[in-house]
Amino acid sequence: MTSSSITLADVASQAGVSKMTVSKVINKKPGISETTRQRVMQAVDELGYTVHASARALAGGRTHTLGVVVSSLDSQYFSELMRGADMTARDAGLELLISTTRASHEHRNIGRLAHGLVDGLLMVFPASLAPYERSLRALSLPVVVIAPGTQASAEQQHFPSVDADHYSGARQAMQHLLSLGHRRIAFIGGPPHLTPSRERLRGYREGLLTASIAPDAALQVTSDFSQRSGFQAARELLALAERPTAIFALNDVSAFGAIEAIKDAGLRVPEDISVIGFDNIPQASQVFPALTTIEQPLLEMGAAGTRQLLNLIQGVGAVTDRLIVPTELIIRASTGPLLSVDRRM
Amino acid sequence: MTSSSITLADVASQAGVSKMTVSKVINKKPGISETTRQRVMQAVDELGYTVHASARALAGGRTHTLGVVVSSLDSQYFSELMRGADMTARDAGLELLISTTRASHEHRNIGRLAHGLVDGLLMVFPASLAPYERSLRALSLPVVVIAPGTQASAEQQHFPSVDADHYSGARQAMQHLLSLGHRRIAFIGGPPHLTPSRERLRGYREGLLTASIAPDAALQVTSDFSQRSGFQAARELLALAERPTAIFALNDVSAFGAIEAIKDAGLRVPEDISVIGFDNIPQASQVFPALTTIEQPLLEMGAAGTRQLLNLIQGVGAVTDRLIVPTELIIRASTGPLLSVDRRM
DNA sequence: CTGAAAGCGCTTACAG
DNA sequence: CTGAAAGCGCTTACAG
Repeated sequence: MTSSSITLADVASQAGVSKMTVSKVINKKPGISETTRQRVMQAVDELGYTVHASARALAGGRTHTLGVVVSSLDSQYFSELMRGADMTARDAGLELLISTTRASHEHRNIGRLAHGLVDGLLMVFPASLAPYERSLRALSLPVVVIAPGTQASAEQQHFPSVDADHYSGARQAMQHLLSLGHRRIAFIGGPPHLTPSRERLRGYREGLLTASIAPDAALQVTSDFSQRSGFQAARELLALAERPTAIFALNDVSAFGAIEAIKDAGLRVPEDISVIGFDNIPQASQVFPALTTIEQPLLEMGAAGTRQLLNLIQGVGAVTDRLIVPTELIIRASTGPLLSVDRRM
Repeated sequence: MTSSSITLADVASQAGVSKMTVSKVINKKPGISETTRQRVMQAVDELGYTVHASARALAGGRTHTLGVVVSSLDSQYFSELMRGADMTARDAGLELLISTTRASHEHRNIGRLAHGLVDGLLMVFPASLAPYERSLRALSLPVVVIAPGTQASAEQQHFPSVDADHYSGARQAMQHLLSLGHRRIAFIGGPPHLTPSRERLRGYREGLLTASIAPDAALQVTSDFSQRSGFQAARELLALAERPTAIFALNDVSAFGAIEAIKDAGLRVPEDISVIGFDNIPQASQVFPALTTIEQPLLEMGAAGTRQLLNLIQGVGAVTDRLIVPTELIIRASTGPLLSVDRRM
């Protein structure tokens, strides 16, 4: 109930000026004398005035707000991504509003939560954009997709997107293991319909190729990103007649599972088997041994996506169709040089 | 840019009725013939109309939206809490909008992001409400506090609050350990200025008292909720001449650290030392051994807080000043019966 | 540098 | 059961 709230008119009469003048001061528009400005600001402070967001949006045609639509708040990555988005939005003087869409709300009308509320939309981690296609189009709102689950989800709709360089990141991981002398390198992969899985697998394969190593199908196992499935996958690898000396897990969480399985088998990380992950979630530095991994540039992705959206809204500045942000190799304690066979025994 | 959007007037002319009639249909108001209703709905569908949130809010005096202000998106608990809030809000036909306030924005004017945008505010996990005091008062918006960091932060402001029963939860944990035969029980505590720390400590102490066990200061160590500090704290306990047979850690994360330290020392959980946590974060069931813990009723807290807020807004139904939601003991594999000394050696 | 008027897209009493 | 008018609290051209 904001019925009893202070309005522009109250501030105007208290300061002895017109509503227009107050509006100009509030919005930092030029053409106001310093004396007037200070008188208005004092009235604003005294009355504790804040602008009525809906009235401003309706009159001005802009909401000064960016919407973030996220499928789930569970994601470990969400908060870091939002830090980048938030910083960028605030620098531009916009607020950020987060809303969730659950699986149960497929085909949900995005308009219901966006129309008249936000100037643009950041779609974060959408497995697929299809359920929102119609309402997104009807809204004719600027949209940027961050970390699309499938390439098609962004490309088919011709929405600009921002993503991590999954492929090059995987190449960095392979390069690291190869430079440590490993040649029998296993890969714990993920669901093939998702872009991150596919691109990281591609990096693994091409990494082997550059080192002239023939891919061994037995060294390629699949997980669902979970710790449990990483554990299972590593178990399979350890049961091999000729087991790998290094494991590249497509994400940190499954790498944790792999390390657990290795320890369970009475082996040591990295002396017996090196393990590298992907993502660099906060936990990666806290486990024992601390996990070597590829860092996803989440803060940068959030910032870049927001910058693109701002450009789209203002109609100025470049907007890249598919912006790919580079990853970084973080060397910790879970990877080490290949030791000779006799020392490993 | 919603300038080219479809408005009520467009729908009205397409359906051949007045704007008022369309409004009534959209808002499911009574007193509309079925024929008219269907004609309007068809026009809505054809045009892909969605109501302009700001216009509706300005005209109607209600935004049909609840705001959630959260200090950080990092928290493991946030997503479960939001599930409860979201379900309740949607059942009542309201949207939920999340916004973050960072430490760097102390004394931030909540009005800037709430005035004219939401009908009420859910303050989640505030360490202290003090920085928002003034703007919260100026807004005269209904506010409910969920899981206040300090009791004063909610009580001094006379905002209704919802919290888990930290004290009784701790008593449940102690009762469990005592029933397993443990008497030398250690406590890994937290910062004393926070309500959860204080209340859980109180539960530990009174749990000992009921079993006529004299508290031993050496068995009470302090952490900062982190895994690392749980690790350190457990190390201290293991170095004791007479070490504990069970450890009650005030949160799951520090319990993980404790288990790590116990394994590191060549001991087993629970054969040598039982460990119980608090919170029941998702990871608790995935670690080895799976963690026995006290579950915080997060979903219920989110739902209850939202229900209170709705009552406050509508001015109907009871609003409890301090609503305390019960916890639950989750028995898993990290606790076991006290074994006789000779078997433990 | 300052202000009076129009209008953003709805909902709310009120009439018929 | 249906509708014409007023107004929510702002901002935007436009005038002076």
